[in-house]
Amino acid sequence: MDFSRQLIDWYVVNKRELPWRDTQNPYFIWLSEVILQQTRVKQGLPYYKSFVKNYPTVQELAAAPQDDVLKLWQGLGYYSRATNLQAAAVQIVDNDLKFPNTYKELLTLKGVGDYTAAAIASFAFNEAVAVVDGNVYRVLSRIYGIATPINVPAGVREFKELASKLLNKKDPATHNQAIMEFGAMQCMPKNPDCDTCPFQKDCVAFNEGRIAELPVKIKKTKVKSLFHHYIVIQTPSKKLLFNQRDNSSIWAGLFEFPYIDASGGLLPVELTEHEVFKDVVGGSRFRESVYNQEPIIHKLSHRKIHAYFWIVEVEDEINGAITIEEAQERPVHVLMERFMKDFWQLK
DNA sequence: AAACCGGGGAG
DNA sequence: CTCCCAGGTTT
Repeated sequence: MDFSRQLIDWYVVNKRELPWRDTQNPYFIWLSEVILQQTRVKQGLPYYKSFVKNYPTVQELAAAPQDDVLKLWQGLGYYSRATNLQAAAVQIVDNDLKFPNTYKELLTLKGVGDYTAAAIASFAFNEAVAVVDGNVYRVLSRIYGIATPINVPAGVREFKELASKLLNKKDPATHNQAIMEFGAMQCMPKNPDCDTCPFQKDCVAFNEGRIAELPVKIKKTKVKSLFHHYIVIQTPSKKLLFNQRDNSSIWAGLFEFPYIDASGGLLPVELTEHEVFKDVVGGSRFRESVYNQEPIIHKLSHRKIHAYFWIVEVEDEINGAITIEEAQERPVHVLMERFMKDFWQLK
């Protein structure tokens, strides 16, 4: 069968209109690809528009403070994408504003790996290199009946080779768009639309009743529980303390209240005797109360965070404390965003 | 090779 | 509840 021909025929009829498909500007394409890493189109679209509006050129992104970029990224997750994006923009501007225009050169940009380099190279520069993302794994594993796990090096290699062999070298851009769109719109993970599928006759998985088994993925995510006791300082002038997380853990670079990491619940007496608490409050007299008796559960793909917020009114002003308005301008993770909105009735 | 890194939505 | 999303980097 002429795989690419059938694929593109399907695509021209069924494709969605998306803003990054109206351009060959490598900067816009790069932006969209990074935003869409492990992110659905529906979730990423408003962020794409916001970034294009705030940073219309790579120079403007390069010149932006990291905190501003993180603030625009707030709520999207995988925050290293934002810091890498900004760092890569600096790379490009420093390289005399020459946007890398080959697969190999694109790989040198921070945050650009195999998939993203292939996407930019083909979409913006028509280079014949195949993209292999979650959609491609699914489509190829089903049509060709390949049961090699997609998340082991041997599987990555096998699917990359097959995708390269099938690639339409005359029009790699349309081919790559088409296979991903096909995976997203027709050959979905659950309940794919096999009834109207143009590959039904040739699809090994369909003919052997193995649609639900493919692709094969080895699961290895184990969720770890964490217990965060946040200290919400309220000084006499209504200021609070905000810390910026270091870049060696989750939520790198985002701001939050100081917190105590303790397993299980924490009694008030245990809280106020804790080293971190004494350090935060200093020598001031204080009055503390817990905001939520039951933990607020915040789930990440690999973490389950049990969060408690302790409201601590201190009698003395504290050095480095900021206003609520200033806090709102800083990038925060969704757990913080939700608390702040609720507690201060914001927006 | 395995662990780490978010948040949302579908089923 | 589980799974997965236009993946990449670090260990």
